[in-house]
Amino acid sequence: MNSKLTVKRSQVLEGLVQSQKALSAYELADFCREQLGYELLPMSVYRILDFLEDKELVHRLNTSNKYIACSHIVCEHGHQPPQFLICKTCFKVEEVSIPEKVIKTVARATEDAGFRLANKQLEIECYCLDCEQSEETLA
Amino acid sequence: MNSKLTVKRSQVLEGLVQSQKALSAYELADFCREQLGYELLPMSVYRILDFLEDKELVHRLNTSNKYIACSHIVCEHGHQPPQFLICKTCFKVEEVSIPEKVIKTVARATEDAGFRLANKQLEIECYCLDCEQSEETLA
DNA sequence: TTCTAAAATGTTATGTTGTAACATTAATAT
DNA sequence: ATATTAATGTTACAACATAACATTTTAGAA
Repeated sequence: MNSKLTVKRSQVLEGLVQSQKALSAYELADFCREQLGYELLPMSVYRILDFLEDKELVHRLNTSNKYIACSHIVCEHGHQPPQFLICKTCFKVEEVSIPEKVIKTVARATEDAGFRLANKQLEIECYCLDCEQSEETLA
Repeated sequence: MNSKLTVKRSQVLEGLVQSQKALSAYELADFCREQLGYELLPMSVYRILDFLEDKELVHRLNTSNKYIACSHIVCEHGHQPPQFLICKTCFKVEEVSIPEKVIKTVARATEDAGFRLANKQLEIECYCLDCEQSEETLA
């Protein structure tokens, strides 16, 4: 009934943390095998990611179908819905907390359109500082 | 050099408009065949959707990998980046224009985190009025 | 008109992603 | 010890997406 953080599950989580970025299930399976020597089939990775997501140890990015380790695994913040800034060029992902006031504003605009916000997890396409610079040198 | 809205491309666009909702490329191929009698292979549909997207006649929803006809095909609005409210339950999609002021607020919060907003196309998970009601009757 | 180049579409094959279904092993409680 | 549930292994397959090349159509130039 109360499920546990088993060895396999720890390995998957460790892989995701080590990778330092958002990975698809297949990419994560590869990373675990190649970098950490953990043999994991994609099927298992999917199942384990579901578990880790449920425990809020990882987040799933809807826009890219990738997973990223929660940046608050260690600290003891009560868990707020995260927002993600995703670099369009290098896919670096930053988990941030956009001020509640901003979210409220979005929620209100949503209600004005006859809907109700279901999820405060926003995923926002951005350029990070590094990539913005290389963009500019191109132009 | 300047590409045209051919018969096939019109058929795909027509299918998407008629369907009244967001469809994947495969779903759209099925819809065109079953409802309109247009024979279209998925490969062609993908290519044509790329074209239509480029011309801003359809939008691609990143969160679901589906396509939806632009709601401004007919009117002559200058084209602003759209925002989408997507019902989590029935997948109804509403293309809205969230007030520029709200977007600006999000953009500013993004910059505070050291990123720059790349895309004003937001996809927001919601409940529409109908589905919200049925949710409530469940609880 | 005829020829040529580019654009559009057809066709086949294959790679990628995600899940269903069932077997096996490990853990837990009675 | 054994029945029950949880976790993982295994295989197969469905769904999604694109690569590569062939053919047809279109548009312009000679």
